Amino acid sequence: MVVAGPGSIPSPELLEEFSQFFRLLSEPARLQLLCHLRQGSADVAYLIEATGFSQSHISRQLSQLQRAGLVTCDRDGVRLIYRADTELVEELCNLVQHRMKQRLQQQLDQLQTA
Amino acid sequence: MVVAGPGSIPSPELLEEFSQFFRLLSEPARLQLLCHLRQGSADVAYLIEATGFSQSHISRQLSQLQRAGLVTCDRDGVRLIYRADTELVEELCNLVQHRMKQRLQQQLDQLQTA
DNA sequence: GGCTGCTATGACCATACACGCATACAACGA
DNA sequence: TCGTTGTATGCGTGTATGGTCATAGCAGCC
Repeated sequence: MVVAGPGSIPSPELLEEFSQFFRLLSEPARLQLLCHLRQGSADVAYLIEATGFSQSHISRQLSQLQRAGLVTCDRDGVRLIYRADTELVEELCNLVQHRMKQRLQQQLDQLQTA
Repeated sequence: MVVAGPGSIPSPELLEEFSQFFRLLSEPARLQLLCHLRQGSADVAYLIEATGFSQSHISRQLSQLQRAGLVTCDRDGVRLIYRADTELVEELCNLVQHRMKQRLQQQLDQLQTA
């Protein structure tokens, strides 16, 4: 039973793509890396230092972010300097944060009037 | 080594909240439910029929979405009629979709010029 | 070529969670 | 109150993946 008409559901493939993208952002470690890179380029040594994660872990997470195009890197000799393409992430987080605030405010109001 | 200044990294708690939210959208099943509900209210029977998932699974997913405020429900006798608060999800998906298009277009251009 | 420092990857473990089955629980009607 | 119908939940299983360690690959320097 649906009140409004059927309309169109995205194809399973598209749903899968969307969910894969959001899955990238569903891990605090990756969000943290993106946050660090938001402040400017950084090499892996810095990210290890800043996050406390192991080198292999960071390497894997960065490669995932890179495949999705959220991060790019340039070589500097043997080093890799990573840079985040954070415009999108920024906007997404702003939307979510705005929503979180709204919900907290609502809950607050409910408590006030109760 | 960071090129730009340090700035501020969100607290672990905030990172956790963000990632939890994105995790909700990182599952095709939940996105699918949201898509169906986007077209209007629906009861569980319809969602079972439309998605092919088991009743217990749908119940669980809906309760997760409900905790996050992405979905609400009203009783109609024993039935529960679910409704999605999809404005946010809509915007998020639009951003991601826009980005996907951009990237595909870039890849296409690279192939053209090669 | 051999050495050194940085990054990627294979093997592995622990954990989280999607998903179904069975069942308990809640709401309505006779 | 009892049966019926619809929803939530405990339990089990399989799979995906976060995270580490060890190691392989690779770019530069002697």
